[in-house]
Amino acid sequence: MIFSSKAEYGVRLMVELGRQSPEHPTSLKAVAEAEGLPLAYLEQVVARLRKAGLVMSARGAHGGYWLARAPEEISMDEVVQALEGAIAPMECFVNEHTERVLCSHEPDAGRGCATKLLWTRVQGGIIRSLQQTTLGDLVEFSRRGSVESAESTGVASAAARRRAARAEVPA
Amino acid sequence: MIFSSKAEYGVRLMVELGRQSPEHPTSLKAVAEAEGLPLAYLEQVVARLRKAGLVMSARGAHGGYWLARAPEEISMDEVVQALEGAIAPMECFVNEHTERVLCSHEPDAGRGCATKLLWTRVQGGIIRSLQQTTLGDLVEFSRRGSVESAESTGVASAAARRRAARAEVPA
DNA sequence: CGCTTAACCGACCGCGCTGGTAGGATTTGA
DNA sequence: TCAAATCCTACCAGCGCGGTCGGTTAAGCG
Repeated sequence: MIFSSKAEYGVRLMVELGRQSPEHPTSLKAVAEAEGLPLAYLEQVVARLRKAGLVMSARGAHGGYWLARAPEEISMDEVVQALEGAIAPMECFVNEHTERVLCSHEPDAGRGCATKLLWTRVQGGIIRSLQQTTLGDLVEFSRRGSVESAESTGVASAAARRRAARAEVPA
Repeated sequence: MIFSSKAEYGVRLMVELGRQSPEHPTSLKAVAEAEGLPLAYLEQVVARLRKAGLVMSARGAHGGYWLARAPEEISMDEVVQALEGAIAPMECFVNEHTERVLCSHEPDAGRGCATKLLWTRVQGGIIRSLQQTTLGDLVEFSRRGSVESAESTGVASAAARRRAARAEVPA
């Protein structure tokens, strides 16, 4: 499996927050009941989103969580990255020093490792897909609930294309 | 991490076989020494490739393995699928009965789950990247060893595009 | 002031998968 | 008959995943 349930739960939580007006915070308990997820585990999940600056929180009675930005301005690659860590197809692609993602295979006496070419393309495919989808897309999808197969093949919204154009895909 | 070391080892092995002429089989021992991989573990890896019909084998002295097809006719999504199993972004996407890949989330009283839209796009991105790369691309890359950054951003060969056009991306 | 709500924090834990190793059985060429 | 190789099964340690538990702090309310 590519993504763990952390990503699933975290995305569902973000969609749930996106469906609420940001006027009053939403408690985790409400989200847990709405989605049928374990509350204690959701706490760990939402902590990652908070540390990444994607949601904000208020403690105490009537506290809860809300989105730090408008759903249309949150691209899903930020969300997934916060939940899963760096998106890398292979162990050797992770370089925690620079946050940049590159292959650290042994140079192997001149010949670059051929697998790098493949993993780089795969990584590009994943990151592009994530960048071209915004939380707004998912919220809208969950509102209308229509499963248009034309939509699900990867056609992105105008706002998503704007975001994707700005963001660079690491080579 | 998205792919395990099985995929890494298996792809390296396939590239190694692609570099040899298919006249005489290559022993696993030779591959293990060339790539610095544990022989006993490679046996398990190559068994998956053999069962998938991607490589053929001959037992006994001077036996070994060779590609079942020309490298240009082997798309990497076949290889990775044989090594890693079905490429699915999330647990609920795997349906071992039909081999088809779909979301089996509970229908949830009319509203389709919004995460499906996201995971479907991601899966499409991955599978497209894998389909558009052939083993021939990797073999050629390993021969010249040049790390052209223009090449590594996802430009596919003509043969790869032909393959990708034929294959369907599961919705 | 105290009660309740709810975010926050850290420790713990069973399970399954990953990444192997070990040992042998079988087939083939010399 | 021996060596080289594939083939097969069982086994194992480590670790990440998917949680649980208990407690602390902060804020609103009567």
